[in-house]
Amino acid sequence: MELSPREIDVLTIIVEEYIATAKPVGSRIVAKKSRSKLSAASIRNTMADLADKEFLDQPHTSAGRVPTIKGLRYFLDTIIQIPPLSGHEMDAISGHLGHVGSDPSDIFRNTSRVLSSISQQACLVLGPSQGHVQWKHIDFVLLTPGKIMSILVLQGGIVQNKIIDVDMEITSDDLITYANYLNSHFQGRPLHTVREKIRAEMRAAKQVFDVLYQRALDLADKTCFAEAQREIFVEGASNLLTQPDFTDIEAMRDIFRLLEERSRLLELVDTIFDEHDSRIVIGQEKSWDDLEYYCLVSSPYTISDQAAGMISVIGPVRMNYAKIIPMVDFTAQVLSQMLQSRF
Amino acid sequence: MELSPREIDVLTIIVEEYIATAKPVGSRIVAKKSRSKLSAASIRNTMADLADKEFLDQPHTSAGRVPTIKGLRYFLDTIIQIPPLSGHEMDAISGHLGHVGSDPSDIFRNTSRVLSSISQQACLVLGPSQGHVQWKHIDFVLLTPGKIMSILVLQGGIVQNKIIDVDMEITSDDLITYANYLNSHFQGRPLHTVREKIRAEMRAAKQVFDVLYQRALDLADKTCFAEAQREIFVEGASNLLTQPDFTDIEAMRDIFRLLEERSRLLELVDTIFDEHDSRIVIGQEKSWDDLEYYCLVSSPYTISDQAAGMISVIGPVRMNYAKIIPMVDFTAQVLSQMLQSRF
DNA sequence: TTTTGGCACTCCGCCAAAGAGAGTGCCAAG
DNA sequence: CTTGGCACTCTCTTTGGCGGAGTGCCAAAA
Repeated sequence: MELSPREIDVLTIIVEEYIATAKPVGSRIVAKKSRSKLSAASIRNTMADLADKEFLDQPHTSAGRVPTIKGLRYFLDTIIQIPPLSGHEMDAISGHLGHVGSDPSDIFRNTSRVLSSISQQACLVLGPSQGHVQWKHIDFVLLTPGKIMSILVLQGGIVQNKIIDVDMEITSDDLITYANYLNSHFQGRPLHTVREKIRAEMRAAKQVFDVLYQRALDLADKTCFAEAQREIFVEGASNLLTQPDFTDIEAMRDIFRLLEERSRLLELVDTIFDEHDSRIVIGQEKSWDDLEYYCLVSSPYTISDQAAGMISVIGPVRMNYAKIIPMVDFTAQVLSQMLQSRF
Repeated sequence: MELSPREIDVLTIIVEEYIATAKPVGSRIVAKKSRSKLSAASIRNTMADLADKEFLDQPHTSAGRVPTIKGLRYFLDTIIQIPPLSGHEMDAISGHLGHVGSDPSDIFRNTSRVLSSISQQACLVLGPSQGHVQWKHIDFVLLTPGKIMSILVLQGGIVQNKIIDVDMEITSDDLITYANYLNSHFQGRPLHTVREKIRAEMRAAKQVFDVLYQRALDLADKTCFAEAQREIFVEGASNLLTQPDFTDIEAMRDIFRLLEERSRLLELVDTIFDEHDSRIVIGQEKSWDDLEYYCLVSSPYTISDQAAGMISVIGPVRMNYAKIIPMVDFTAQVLSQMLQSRF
């Protein structure tokens, strides 16, 4: 739908004012803020038009106007202008991101923490999908008879471990043989090709009745396909309690519950990650009841130029997009650079 | 300080009533609940006495009485009677604790989740101190030249990994040699004796100028003493938002911030863990400002009959102790049993 | 000496009424 | 098309009044 320049002007002011104050915006204020020297009465006409088109809403007769989700969406999609971050802000982000040990989990957790603190919202970081990261080393440890711990180290120091129950007798020496075999075959290959290869070789191994290979492949298979527990780092949830407009305790509780429930969170974030151009998602649009009045601003980060994961800021729909969007983007950028040097 | 039987009776009723309703308790109600057939007027006298002794407080003239921290403490220390859990409740706990994979982190996280959900409060579980757990296996992986990942597997499947920077050239084969040496020496020994031995041998190795051993020991040392990041699992924070008496948003924010700040949390929990008989700690008593109106109910769990870690319920001072205390105790007990079979 | 009923007093919470303030919609004049 | 004016609506805050809950104290009863 097309809007006239004047309508755009009015909508912009209302959105910005609403974001700043959380209160309905009246025609007087718009008239004052606008550089077009129109009177409040004229503005009222335009506002009425916008209300007809469902870009604005009125909490009640004789209150000011509030942008609807539709209005907000239009603002975000076609009128918002995102100013660059100040050098100071950029320094703050890259400075804090740098000072951290080299354990991958620490890096992601720290990123989440920094972004949440600088945006004053909650932040969540989706750990890297491991498909295209190189296999470095696998190792098996016999914990007790029948219980094996597998440890898979990927490039950059990502570690995955899993406890596997087996019903046959396997000795420590067997395990070393298996590990050697697997490492010599798979070292340096991206994990997704390793997966394919494992499946292919398992079929082949069945035919040649080679027990050793079969078992080794079986263990590797169980280890490699355990990606289900892809990590997700949530930080800064307490910032949400700072919002002045949290009148609705129910909504608040819903969102805290959501942030605790990793599995559902993963599901949501995955949805967003797959749809490439949905950088900003409003709860209502997706009919996610538990974050009806909340919004996610996301940006993917890369490992070796491939989108590997995502960082998101989560906060009330009424958030300062002009600040937050570039913050998220820049943080993703810095993170990608940091990861570049490690993978 | 000694209280007369009547005072104890009155205090008990006021505490229980206050816990149940969160409202100041008046003399009429106490008179009605008490089985001693005293009139409200007599109760008032006793209440005035208790107020003089600072066991009770009055929000304002002509309101009922509310127990002070001192009163609550007296109640908890000397008059509370803890009923056993019902079989139903016990089944609920042990049932949910059982259904979980065998990864140690999963077990602790799940424990935290179950207890938080059943107590309807936040719960935190301090991971096991690893000193007396057996060394199973160490392994080193060369990530990039100069960057080594060490992986230490302890009994029961506890894994610790750490990235170590070294400034000399080390090959993969060297690392295997180191690992073999270390494993043959330390396998099966409790970690704290390993630590002592490492330090002792490092001194010895210096004297004999044995470079291989020195390096191996150095790596082992860096790995073993990285216990700083002892884990802590927080779950169910959102339950705190359910409390009817959360009027003070500031306090709420404080506590959520605390729950996010692992390092400070660890510090607190450690303090409690060390003082053995402080099962119930009230924020105010320790002058922990950020949980002034909150309370921790804790119980240690054991691995091989040694106190290894602790589980705590955290909630408002006004919590149902008669239910929560046995829940925490029982959960700790079940957890200890579960761990017994794995260590 | 302890217990009790009675009574005056205090303070809170709730409700209704009143008034101020903000903002709209519409109309007629510019 | 724009503007000032005006009546109207709705919310929010203040105010005063009133009932209820509870206390503290006292004098009489046990």
